[in-house]
Amino acid sequence: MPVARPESSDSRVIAHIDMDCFYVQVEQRKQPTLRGHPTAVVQYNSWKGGALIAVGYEARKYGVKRSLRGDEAKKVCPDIHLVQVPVARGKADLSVYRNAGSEVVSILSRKGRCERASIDEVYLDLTEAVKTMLAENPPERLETISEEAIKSHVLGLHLDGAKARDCVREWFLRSDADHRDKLLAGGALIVAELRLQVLRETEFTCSAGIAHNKMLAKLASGMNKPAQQTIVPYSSVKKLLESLPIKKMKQLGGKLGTSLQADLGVNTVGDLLQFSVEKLQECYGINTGTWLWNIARGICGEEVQSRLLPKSHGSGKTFPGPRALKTVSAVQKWLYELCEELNERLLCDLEQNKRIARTFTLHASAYKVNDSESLKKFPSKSCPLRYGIAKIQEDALNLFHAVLREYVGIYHVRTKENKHHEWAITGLSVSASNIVVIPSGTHSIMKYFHNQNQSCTSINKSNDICNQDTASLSSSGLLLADPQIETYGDEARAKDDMPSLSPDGDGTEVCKDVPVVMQFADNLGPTSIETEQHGSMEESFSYSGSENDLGSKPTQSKMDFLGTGLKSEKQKRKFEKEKGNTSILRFFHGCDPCSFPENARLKTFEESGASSSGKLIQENQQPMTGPTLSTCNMGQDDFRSDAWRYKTDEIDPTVLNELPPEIQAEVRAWLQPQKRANTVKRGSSIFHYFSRTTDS
DNA sequence: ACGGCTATAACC
DNA sequence: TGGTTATAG
Repeated sequence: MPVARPESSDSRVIAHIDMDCFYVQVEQRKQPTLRGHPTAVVQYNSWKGGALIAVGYEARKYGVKRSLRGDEAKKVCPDIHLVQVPVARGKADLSVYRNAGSEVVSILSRKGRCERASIDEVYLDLTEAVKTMLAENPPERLETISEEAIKSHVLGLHLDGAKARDCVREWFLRSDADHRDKLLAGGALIVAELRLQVLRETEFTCSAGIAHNKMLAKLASGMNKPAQQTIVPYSSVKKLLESLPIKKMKQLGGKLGTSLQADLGVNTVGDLLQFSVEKLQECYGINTGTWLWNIARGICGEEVQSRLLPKSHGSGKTFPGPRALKTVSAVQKWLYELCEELNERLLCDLEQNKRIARTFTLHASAYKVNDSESLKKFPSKSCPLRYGIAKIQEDALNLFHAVLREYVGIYHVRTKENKHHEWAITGLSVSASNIVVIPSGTHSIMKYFHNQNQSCTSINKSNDICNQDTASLSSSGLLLADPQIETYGDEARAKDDMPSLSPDGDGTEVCKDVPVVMQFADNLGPTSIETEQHGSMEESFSYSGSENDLGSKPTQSKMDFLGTGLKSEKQKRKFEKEKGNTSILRFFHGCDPCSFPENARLKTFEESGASSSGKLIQENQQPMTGPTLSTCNMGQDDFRSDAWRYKTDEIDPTVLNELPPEIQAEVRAWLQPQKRANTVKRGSSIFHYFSRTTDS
């Protein structure tokens, strides 16, 4: 839900940069013969030619649109080249596009605060850069304005055909211009330069909007595509919004926009002006109401967040209609595939950005056979994220069983013989969130990872820049017998998932053959939470429904979450036999520092005199001003170490004793100032939030 | 019961 | 905190 934020009185310079049909450009760079030809990116070519997810501009001329099927696109545009999205583990793998997006971000973040808004969009706050530039070089003194900047579209500037360029040049150079216009002109110069750098270094074109806030910048970036930029002077805002269809506004493309139309008869942003703020608040709550009143006037105080990295990672797949999963073993198989992808992305994030994710979530959707109305969403379930592929997979399966039992408990569905007779699973996804940066002081932990021979397999598969040599080794290890991969019979499950309040069920065995730091890594997450928290944890896993075939087993042992605990020798053997040290090995497998595309790319950047994206990310996002924790800015969390401090309370002190002495010292130092949890949350401090009562 | 997959934010 | 819902590309 949109939230109103005050807009500071000082004018800002905000740019929104949007890559042009990004996936298509990525494919065209990979395969340059496609350049200039009508091209679209398609996924799942099997059914009616697959679904288009990106369409190049040459193809758009023929009327090819997203959400056509591949076959239909061929009909309207017989010459179209349909490129398939890469597939890994039986599902679409977007890593190439994500990585290409990172390339762009690493360039765009060179000037000003940078927020990665999506895989192919970025916001920049250029206010400071522009002020500096204007101080040194007032535009009216500029002899030349770059070609690219001259090509800018300036809203509200009346152009007389052939003299358009002169008009724009004059607009840039006017010495009597409104101060705000000078700011935007400066911003446009910088953005034009950045866009050229992006083109030079990545071969990608993009479009941009330059305005005084995010909303207007976003609006403008889409107005002249591809490869152009649009400026929104303050004086043009009123007219621009007046006739703009309400649904074109970000956040109003969905139900809220529909409600505005249906309930208030608002069709353009201008129509909103007639409503008092009280009326809008009455209809949509204080936050949304205020926000609506503001955007009608082109006011949007939303800050550009300094964030170059995603706040969560997810991997999911749908199984529509006849492809719905009917057996637990099918679910398990897919769950494991999804977990593998997630695991790889987590390891890459750890390696590249020194970040760990703390929450693991499973989403499943399903339908009840013979009952199309039985709604399809299972409740999602989360648990602390434990690093290590086997653990992630185990947790995913446990969460699935927990969710199934809950749901099944409600609906009294019999599930036996490995089949949900009445249910079919139509969607599965796993995600990792709650990501925090490991403080710089503990980075030496990372060197333990470097000592292992690893590779980042999915990226190796999907990214041609990658070093292929390191990939094979680990993937063979990965695929070796996993005790969990076999179909679950009821007995097997009963055994594996036995409620293990005794040490018997402990899955977090200490494994002596493995560098002890691994145990630390395994326990870094909320795995090792304080005892009193187990109550709720346990509760969230426990099954309170009536008897059924699955009901006999709570899915997760209490001891699992203790991180360390008492283990019998028998237990250790059982663990080593069943899991081998697969979870540990797998943890190490799949992350070769040399094989990351970031690093591969890094070389080219360094050759061209630029710094690596990795470094940029570190510098811009987490300026580590010293070894002490108090100065550690947690990057995506502008509130410094608040969130961090709060969460590190959860680390099990007993884990510390098992670490190498120097690491212990580091971690203790890191933990020291964390005692006081600051619970003030972002966003709640400025405005008082109401619960919104709305009819939509 | 075919628009798939991914991501963010707000709210309870 | 966990889980839901809305939104967007």
